[in-house]
Amino acid sequence: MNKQLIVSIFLVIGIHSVSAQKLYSELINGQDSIYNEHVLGGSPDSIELPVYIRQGYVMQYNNAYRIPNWVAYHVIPDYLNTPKREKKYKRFRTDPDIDNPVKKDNYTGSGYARGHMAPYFAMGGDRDKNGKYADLFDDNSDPYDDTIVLQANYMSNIAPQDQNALNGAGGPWYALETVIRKKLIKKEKMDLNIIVGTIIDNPNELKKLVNKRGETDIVIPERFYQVFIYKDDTKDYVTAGFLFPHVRERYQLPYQQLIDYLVPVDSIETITGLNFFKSLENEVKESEKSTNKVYWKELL
DNA sequence: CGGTGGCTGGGG
DNA sequence: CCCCAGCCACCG
Repeated sequence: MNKQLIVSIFLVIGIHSVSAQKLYSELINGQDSIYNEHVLGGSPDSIELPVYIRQGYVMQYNNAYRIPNWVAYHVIPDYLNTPKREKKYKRFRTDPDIDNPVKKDNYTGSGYARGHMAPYFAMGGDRDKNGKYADLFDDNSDPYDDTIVLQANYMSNIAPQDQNALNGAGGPWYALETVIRKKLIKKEKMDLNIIVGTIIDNPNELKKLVNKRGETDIVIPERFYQVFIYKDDTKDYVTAGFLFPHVRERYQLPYQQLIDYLVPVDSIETITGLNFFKSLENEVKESEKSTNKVYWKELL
């Protein structure tokens, strides 16, 4: 028996027989506090579905579509202290916790970009509060914080996105992430909880990624969304939602301004069947999960 | 893993 | 005005 075979058997028995997905009721040893940090107000799913718990984000993954359904993450100014996206921090990685995991080269030549759901820029910080950070060039670098950054680049945290008309420079997804990073977090020093997700409008007519070897079973979302919740200066919760069509050319975009993609969280709940921040409903400003357009116009 | 290149809004 | 940052792609 060669070494590789032995390793393979070990992987099958040792890892893949135990799912890394967990129900909330199964969480132990501080995993529940990580969960509650990211999934503020409780799971948006109406029934308890298994999720992947990562220090930097919590993900509900769709094994059939091979993309996340939703990814929740909490972000504060310190979390923007992410290493530059170069060398080992640049590489997309196969998620070791997922059966039949998506690999980096599944996307190669498809015409679609590997789009982060939980963004790379929000996966930094001194999470274990030991004074050290993830840093390739620092001998004092922290393995715990390092792992969080590397998990941002797991291919499970990725969905096909058009670079020109969505997540690249000039696209509305990129524009929103830039506002989050530069304005909301860095300048306004907000404490934000965000849930991003994929929308499949026609399950009977799935659009699948085609790479140079042919069609894959990775589903291309027809729309994407992001919903936000944070406390304003009167300590009321404020929410907002953004809904993006997944078009291939910039001229196909319905709006030019980011503010025009702003929608009430309720409308995204209707589309997705999810219920965001449900235990905080009574504390949300104006006692409804409705976007305050005036408020957000000043922020964007 | 290193290197190159495209894109574009914002900043010096 | 150019250059850079932060999204990425692709190649050897």
